[in-house]
Amino acid sequence: MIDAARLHDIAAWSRALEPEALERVQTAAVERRYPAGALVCETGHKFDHWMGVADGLLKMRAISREGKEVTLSGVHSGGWFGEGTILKNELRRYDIVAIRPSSLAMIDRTTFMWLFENSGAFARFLVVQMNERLGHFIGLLENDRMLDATGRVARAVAIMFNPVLYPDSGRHLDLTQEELGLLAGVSRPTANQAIRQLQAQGLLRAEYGGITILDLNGLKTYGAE
DNA sequence: ACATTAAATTCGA
DNA sequence: TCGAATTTAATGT
Repeated sequence: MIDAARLHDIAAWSRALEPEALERVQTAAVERRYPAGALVCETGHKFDHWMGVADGLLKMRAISREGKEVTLSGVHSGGWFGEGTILKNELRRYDIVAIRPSSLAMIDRTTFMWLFENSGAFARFLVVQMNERLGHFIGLLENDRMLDATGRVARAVAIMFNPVLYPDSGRHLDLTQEELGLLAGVSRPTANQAIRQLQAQGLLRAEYGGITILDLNGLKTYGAE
């Protein structure tokens, strides 16, 4: 159970819900903390919850057969994920790992499905979110082919501040250059150079253990045209 | 890969 | 409980 005020803070989508739907969400939702490095859910396991990051930062990662680790995507405060797995009722395809101490809200599958089928507001939210993700994945393909390392880092940062996927996120992100490199698919030194270059162009500010976004649109369109 | 710097932790008062 | 010393983590080249 999560009270109304808390839910309002951590789940922007809940603000549009009908009263009955909102009440179900409040009753069903639970919040849990994870320490840095914790494995929130593991590939191949069944984990029947839709999850939102109340606070902190997670990453999705896959591990190849040879044991090589690939970071696929980062999720930070305000982001909700896992709907794909729930809708298809399948096993998790990726690990979810806490990059730093995080607090997660969870909604069980039954409640999720009820919302999907009975709340117009919720269904609309899902369509918008999934469409946003689709655009983001298409952008990633473009990324690999057309952007240099700096462009990839810029894109990785911009994705983390997508206002649809991460509403109410501030301008600041606690993320080391090493993690950013993993996220962007470049080495740590390359990420470092990219960050300095982006900083020199006034798009963001580098800090110890984090970055602050100064020009989101500039990051999003970096390297385009 | 190495040097530098920031932060976190330990330890002694 | 404070601050200096040490260790660890992140950054810069």
